[in-house]
Amino acid sequence: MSPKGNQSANPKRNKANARERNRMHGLNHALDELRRHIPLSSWNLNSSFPIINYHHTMMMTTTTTTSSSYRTNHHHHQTKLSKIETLRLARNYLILLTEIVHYHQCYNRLLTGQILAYGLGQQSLNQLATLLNIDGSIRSLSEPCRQVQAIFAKYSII
DNA sequence: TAGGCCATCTGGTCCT
DNA sequence: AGGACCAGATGGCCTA
Repeated sequence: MSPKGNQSANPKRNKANARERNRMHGLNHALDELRRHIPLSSWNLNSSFPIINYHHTMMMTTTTTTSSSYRTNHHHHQTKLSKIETLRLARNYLILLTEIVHYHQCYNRLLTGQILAYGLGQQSLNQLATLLNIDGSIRSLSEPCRQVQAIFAKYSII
């Protein structure tokens, strides 16, 4: 009846709504924590992510945004990853690390970018291209080569 | 203006 | 019974 703002007349319902709000805040907090550990959101030159630092000299500026604020930080021209993009990038990052650690694979900058970029939206691709200092259009990231396609096929991701 | 993303409310289901 | 979890609905904000 009142999807936003209004309090229900039912005290039980109000209590349940408060619990649900709290639960979702917890979920969002966990997502923020996840964002801190994947590329794009909060990486900087002092970050301790050797996989990327090894390859790249130019990093995005660190930004802290509250979960309540909107996703765009106009001062730093950086946007907060959406929930779905956060999960996709986290998945890609796990796959990249798995390939490196478990299978002793070594990827150049473009392949690294294509793995991280797999399935991401245009805005994330742009940020990723900047992070990885990849010149030219983001097409090189959005069109994965056969090797990258094979990696994701291995994990049943199409 | 349409579409994407988000927070919130809500009722249903399952668990303790 | 009460709480946790989930998915659908709704309305607001923002960008392309």
